[in-house]
Amino acid sequence: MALNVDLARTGHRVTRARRAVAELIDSRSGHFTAAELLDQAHERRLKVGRASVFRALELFAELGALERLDLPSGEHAYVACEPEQHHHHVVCRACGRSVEVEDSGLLSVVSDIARRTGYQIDTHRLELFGLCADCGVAR
Amino acid sequence: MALNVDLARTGHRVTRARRAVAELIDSRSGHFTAAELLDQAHERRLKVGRASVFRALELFAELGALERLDLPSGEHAYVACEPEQHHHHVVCRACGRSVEVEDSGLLSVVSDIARRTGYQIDTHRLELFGLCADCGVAR
DNA sequence: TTCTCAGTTGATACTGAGTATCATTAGCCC
DNA sequence: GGGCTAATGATACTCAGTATCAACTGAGAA
Repeated sequence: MALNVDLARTGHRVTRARRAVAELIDSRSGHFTAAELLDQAHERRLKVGRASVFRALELFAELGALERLDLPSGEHAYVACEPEQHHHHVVCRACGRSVEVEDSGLLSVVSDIARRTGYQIDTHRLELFGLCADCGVAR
Repeated sequence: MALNVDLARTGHRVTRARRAVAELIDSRSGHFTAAELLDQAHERRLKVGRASVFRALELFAELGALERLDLPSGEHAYVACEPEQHHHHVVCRACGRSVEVEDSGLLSVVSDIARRTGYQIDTHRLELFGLCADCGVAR
């Protein structure tokens, strides 16, 4: 599977269900919801139980190969990503494609906020939505 | 109602249900979920229908007096806030209290990301989680 | 004050996401 | 191949949020 996840190394079994979910994810370019994945699995007549799809998504997210997004609509979605470092996603609201960006100047913004508010900040989440270069031109 | 929302001015009726929801929100200091509000309404024996609570939350969010948060757990929550300007929330994961922060250096980070990725970014959401000064000390 | 009517309510039923259960299956290591 | 145990998947369930719609009520007009 191209999805960047090494199950064996992390002590998880490589099963049919997990392989199927990873393949479905690989075949997509943008973000996707669990429902979309389930539909797609059904179309392709893959034998994967509903619960197993949710379990695989949860596992992949835990291993950092997938990140969970909250779309502005309130829906939960996922994007495949590199597990190594902390980063954020820029999501195209037209085609759904997303790009990873590293933290760039954000860390100093966060520590500035920590200093000003007295909070000890341990998690942050930045999500950016807009139009990618292609969709922006096409309008 | 102390909640910063002027229904009359925006052409909405001031109804019993909306007043009740606003009062429930005023009585809380931190963020809250719709479910918590519903429970609280029930405890206080307020006559507010389930649907009306959701509708009031939606309306207040639309008017900017409330902001919707996505907690790291995946739950949807709300915080009361000042409707005037764009801002972000720093949420304490122990007591739930939240503080608003203005955009500070974030705008330049966002435009930097836009330049580097070629995306035309029109929405962003920054959520910060950690421990507030009190809860940080108490540990 | 009363009238009027559109905006709003709330009871109910529904949808759809995600989870718990548990007997069965199948990876993985020996 | 055998055995242990993680994982599966069918099913049923919970719970958030929404659609429906008859009944109600807030607010301006008379």
